[in-house]
Amino acid sequence: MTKRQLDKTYDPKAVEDRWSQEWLTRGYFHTSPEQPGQPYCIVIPPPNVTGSLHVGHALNHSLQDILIRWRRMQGRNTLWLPGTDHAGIATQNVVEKQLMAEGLSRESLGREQFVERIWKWKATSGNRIVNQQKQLGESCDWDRLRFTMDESLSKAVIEVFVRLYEDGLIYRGERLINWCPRCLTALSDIEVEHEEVKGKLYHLRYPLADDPNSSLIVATTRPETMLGDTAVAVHPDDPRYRHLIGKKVHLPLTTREIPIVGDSVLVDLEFGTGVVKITPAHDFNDYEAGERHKLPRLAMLDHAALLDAGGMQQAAVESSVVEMLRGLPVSKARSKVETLLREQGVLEKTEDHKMSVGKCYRCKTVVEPYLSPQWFVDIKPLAEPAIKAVEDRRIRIVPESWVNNYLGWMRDIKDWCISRQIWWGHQIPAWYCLSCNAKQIIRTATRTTVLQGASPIVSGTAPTNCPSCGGKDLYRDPDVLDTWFSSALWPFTTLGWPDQTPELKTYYPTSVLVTGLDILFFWVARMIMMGLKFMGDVPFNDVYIHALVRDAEGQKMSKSKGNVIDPLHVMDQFGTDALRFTLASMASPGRDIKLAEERIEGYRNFANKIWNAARFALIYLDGPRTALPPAQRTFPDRWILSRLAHTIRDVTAELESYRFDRAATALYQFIWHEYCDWYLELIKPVLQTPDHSDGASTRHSLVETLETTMRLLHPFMPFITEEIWQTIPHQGDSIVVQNYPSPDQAWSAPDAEQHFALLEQTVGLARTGRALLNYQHGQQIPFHVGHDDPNKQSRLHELQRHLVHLSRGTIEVSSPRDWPAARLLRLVMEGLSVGIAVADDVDFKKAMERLAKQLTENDKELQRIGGKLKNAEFVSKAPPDVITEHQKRVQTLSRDHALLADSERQLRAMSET
RNA sequence: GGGCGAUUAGCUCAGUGGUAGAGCGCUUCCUUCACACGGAAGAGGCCACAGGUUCGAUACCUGUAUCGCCCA
Repeated sequence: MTKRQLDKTYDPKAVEDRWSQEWLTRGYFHTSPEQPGQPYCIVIPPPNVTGSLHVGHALNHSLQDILIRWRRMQGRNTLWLPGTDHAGIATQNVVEKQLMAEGLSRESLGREQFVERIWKWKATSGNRIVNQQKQLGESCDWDRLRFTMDESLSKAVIEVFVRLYEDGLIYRGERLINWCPRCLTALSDIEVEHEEVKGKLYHLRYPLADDPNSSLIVATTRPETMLGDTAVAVHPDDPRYRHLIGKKVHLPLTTREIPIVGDSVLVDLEFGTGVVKITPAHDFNDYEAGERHKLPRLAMLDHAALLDAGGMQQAAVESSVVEMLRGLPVSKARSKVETLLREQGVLEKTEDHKMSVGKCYRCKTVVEPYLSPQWFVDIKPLAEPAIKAVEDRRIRIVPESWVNNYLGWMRDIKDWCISRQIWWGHQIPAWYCLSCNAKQIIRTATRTTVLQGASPIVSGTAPTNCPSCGGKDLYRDPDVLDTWFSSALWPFTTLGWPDQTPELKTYYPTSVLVTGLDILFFWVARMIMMGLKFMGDVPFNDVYIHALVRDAEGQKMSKSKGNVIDPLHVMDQFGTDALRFTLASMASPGRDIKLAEERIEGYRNFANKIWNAARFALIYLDGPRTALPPAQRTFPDRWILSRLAHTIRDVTAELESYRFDRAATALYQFIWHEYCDWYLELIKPVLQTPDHSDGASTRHSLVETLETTMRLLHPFMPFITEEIWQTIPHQGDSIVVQNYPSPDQAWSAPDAEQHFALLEQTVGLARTGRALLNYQHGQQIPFHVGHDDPNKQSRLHELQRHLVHLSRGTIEVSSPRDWPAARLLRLVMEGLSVGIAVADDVDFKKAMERLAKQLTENDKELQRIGGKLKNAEFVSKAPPDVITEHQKRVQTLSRDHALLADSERQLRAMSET
């Protein structure tokens, strides 16, 4: 054996790069369907290709890596499939910004060159996050790295689109959609973030058309859209207004008259004035109301959310008003319209009002409901099986509390707008024959608009001529698909679909999906729908939803707030293992993680503790090692093996139920407070005595437990465990591919655990006594120990050697009745007495206080328990074992009381002499 | 407005129908031979509030308050 001396302090930097490269070189993370073992597969939630590793990724990836390394060690055929997504809008924005800096624009480059430019960008910068992931130690099968725009994945996207279209589940139509006037694209409903802002409620007076002296007051938060009103609505049951239904009002600032309709859905009797305006082209509720009452839609805004002269003219807005408003953005138009209305006496009053505005989730620009032709997925038929899969528990959502959230959303799901007016992404495989659709396609120098009625040719390959007229002049739909459309296919396209690959057969359905709550709807729900539709089976058996990481104050981390914890910086400062362990230990279900650097520092210290335990082992490992059967080993060895077996069971069970926090706690507790605090201390006398008769066996146990513990911990702290494992005696090339420990029945030793409990209690009392009497640390002190229970009394005899060592004193085991009455402090707990000799010059005020306090607590508890036992109802109704236990406690407490009182009397007598 | 979650030690959080727990922080002592990124001993809690169920509630139920999240 080559002995290596370790440094006194663990230096992660010296270890991590070396091992992460070594693991990759040796190909440990690569697997294939031919490998033995039950498949275990996780597909990574693909980070944006523009991204860099943030602490949310670090959490998400650490948890997955724990599962993956654990299952790999368990002998499963384990595949963690990595990749990135093309993040259409975000990536396009990044490259456009670069172009802007060069004085270019995507329009000046043209579509083809722009897309080429993005690919170039991806080639140079797109791997950043992947490299950072490797730094985190992620054991992905990097040979299988996928990108949503890869040729094979793109092929799959087209196939899915065509099939959904042919099944009648994709359609094109003009609807009111969410439009980002900065990104100049449609967004789906869930890509809009709602934010509450302070606004105003404007009360506007609309005169009745046939009776200009009477009027209706409508309440609105968006006066600038009133130009596009096509009706006003009242509640059909409202006695104030119901007689007006069917009449008309004159719409101020225009020459139009619009009807008064009765609508019980739109109108809330209690809200505002009970009259609302209907602007179908600018509000989702109004759009639906417009459908109900067959109202025209008049759009006032253009695609940049500027007041549109054409639209206003069409809406018969007075021409002077058109001139004043044309080209204004919404915010400016609002105050302008407010002024105009005020001048004309239309504005009754304004009041403060809280309202919610929608913002683009990519650029935070206020989105506008915008009328435009888009592609949609008819989602209900896809949602139904996806609801059932969760109801039937074919998919298990952990924690279960999110199930209702999922079901609620799925049952109320709206059609999914999948077309985006950008260039980076999967272009929709639809073409229009220019001669058949001459009226529906409007081409200007800068824009081509395909109107709603156009008939598309949807095809997996570019058609050469029009199937109806044979014309060759075809125009491809310029829109691309929502990025989430392609990520919805991720669990099967990454495995080779639509080809029936061995990978697909082996690893689908995947085992678990690990993700944050924020993309439950964006991604998880859609993967379930698409998986069921195209694979005929769920994409994963479990969904584990973890928390969001916030800062120490519970605030969301954001660059603008400056409260971002950079995982790479933290890894550099405290070590990757410390970060990983911190995140795992804080991953309690259903609670957000408030991350402070002190926590990470604490686990850095933990790593150092482990390191030093290994140093300790190496220092004392010289000499022969003999493997005895567990039952023949020394008490400390039997005890630690028993505890280790316990810990193995706990950690495994917690991992099985995704309780990373409890698994981490169990490891921490065992390693620090059992292994280091007690076991290593207990075996020191043997190790430090040359040729001790227990030496060979103890050294074996030391290595065996340390090596096993390293394997047990490895999924959480891969680097330090590999480094230590390589240093201590071991078999095999790397800890990565060793077996995960499984509990050994022969290690279980309840008697040793009981024995230890008595030892711990006795040593605790002895040390407390030392501290109370201010004995110097190294000073040898005479102790008496004794126990009420004869059985335990004899155990104390067996423990004497260890008591001497850990209490640093002489130990006389005898009955407390036989102890000297004078100059002795007696501490008592649950039948156990420890007597400590009191030197002449000792100030025992502290000891007196301690005894008094303990007496008070003892008596309080005695009264509480005794009181319960005197309660007839308790005695008749409580289960017998609880009553017996209470009685036993009363006995113990009474005896303790007597001994403590005795001790206090003696001490007081001493203080008086 | 609807739904969900939280409220336990100074802070961050576990937890259980029958002695209230951890980590960090704090106090005192200790450079002893793995570790001062350490060791030993301590202090610190009407388990948010009010009802109810129960022999017994921090835990189960109902309501209230405060905070947070999601949806509209």
